[in-house]
Amino acid sequence: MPRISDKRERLISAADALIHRQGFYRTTLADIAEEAKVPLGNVYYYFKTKEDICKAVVTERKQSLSNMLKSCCRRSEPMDALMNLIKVMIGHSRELAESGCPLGGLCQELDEECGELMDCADSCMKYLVDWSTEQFRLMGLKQAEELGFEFVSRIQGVILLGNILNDPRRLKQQLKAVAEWITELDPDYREEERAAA
Amino acid sequence: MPRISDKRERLISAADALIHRQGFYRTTLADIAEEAKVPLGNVYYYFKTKEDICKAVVTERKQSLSNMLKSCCRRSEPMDALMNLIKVMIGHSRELAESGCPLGGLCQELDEECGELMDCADSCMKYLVDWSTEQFRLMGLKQAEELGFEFVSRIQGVILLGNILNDPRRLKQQLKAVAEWITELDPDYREEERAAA
DNA sequence: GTCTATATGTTGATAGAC
DNA sequence: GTCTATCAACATATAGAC
Repeated sequence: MPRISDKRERLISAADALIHRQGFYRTTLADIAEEAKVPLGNVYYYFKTKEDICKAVVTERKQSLSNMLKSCCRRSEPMDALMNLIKVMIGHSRELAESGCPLGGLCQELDEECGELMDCADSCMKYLVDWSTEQFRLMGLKQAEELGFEFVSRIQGVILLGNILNDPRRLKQQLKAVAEWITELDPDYREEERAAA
Repeated sequence: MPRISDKRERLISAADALIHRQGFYRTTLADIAEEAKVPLGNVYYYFKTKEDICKAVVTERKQSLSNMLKSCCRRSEPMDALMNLIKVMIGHSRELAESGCPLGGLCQELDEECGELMDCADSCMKYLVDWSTEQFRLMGLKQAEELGFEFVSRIQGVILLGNILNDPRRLKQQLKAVAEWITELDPDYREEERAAA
């Protein structure tokens, strides 16, 4: 019996996966407990309510998103940062087509009546939009706010439709089209790429 | 007491609104019955299961979508048909920002385990994609399939993000940006518009 | 066709032994 | 900290009077 149990992490991890695959409301505590191999009653030692588990999941996703975005920025020009993000998503195109965007899906499921939890999830999406906007701003583009919104909305739309139509190939192809669109925003980009090669 | 009751229609209408606002799983039969002012037990005279109500809602939405698309096409060139569709959405930007897309939201909520119901909902989205693709094809554009997917995914993304960020103004502005994008696909379009004016 | 009452099953949450 | 047993609330669905 380990002094420091990993049950809490297992529960969050299980909830994360299940909420992604089935959504928050369809996922029961029994589902989570079973997936995490933790007895149902024991769940309440770690989390006061089901909502609390979800909040922990969102917190972890926000951290994970933050790490990903920082990693995209590292040693990269703003446009390349955006491209890096798309590359990451292309790498996950199969899961995205399978279960949609973990962030977008959850945000849509939650509404005002979910209170704090919705704010928590929505703030992740805002974070992504703000980050994207900042990249466009750093690129010196006018209307960076519009572009940031457009960038994220295009990605979200592609994932949503790729999921609904269950078409990872098209999802991937359309993510590339978004990347292509970005390069066209900076006329010099292609020449720079060629020069660097 | 009317010989032909409108209870069935009231139930579908109530379910339609509630599913749009709250989603399918969060909406209970009691909610629907109350909104439709029909006693709970009586619901089962009209629908065998909750799933059946949702199927009726989807069927109605599909019919409504079909009417809308036909109306967009009537007396219009393919590009104008696409523009008409966007105009309709712009007219609904407030509700779309409030509760998201009735079609996209439901499709995302349902997955393989929902069986027939998911197929039903997804077929609506496919229908929209196919219609859009057909417009691009009629415009004589290469890669009409890619464009059809891109068109719908952009609209879905804009609605999703407009809903999450609760920003009807930006939603409207971004729908216009999609319209702008379409016009740029046909270099002659603007001149034609000007000539027609 | 309509409605009340209720069966049946599931879910989130708790109590309390260990 | 852990786990079993169970509660209370709610949801879908049914039975049966009218």
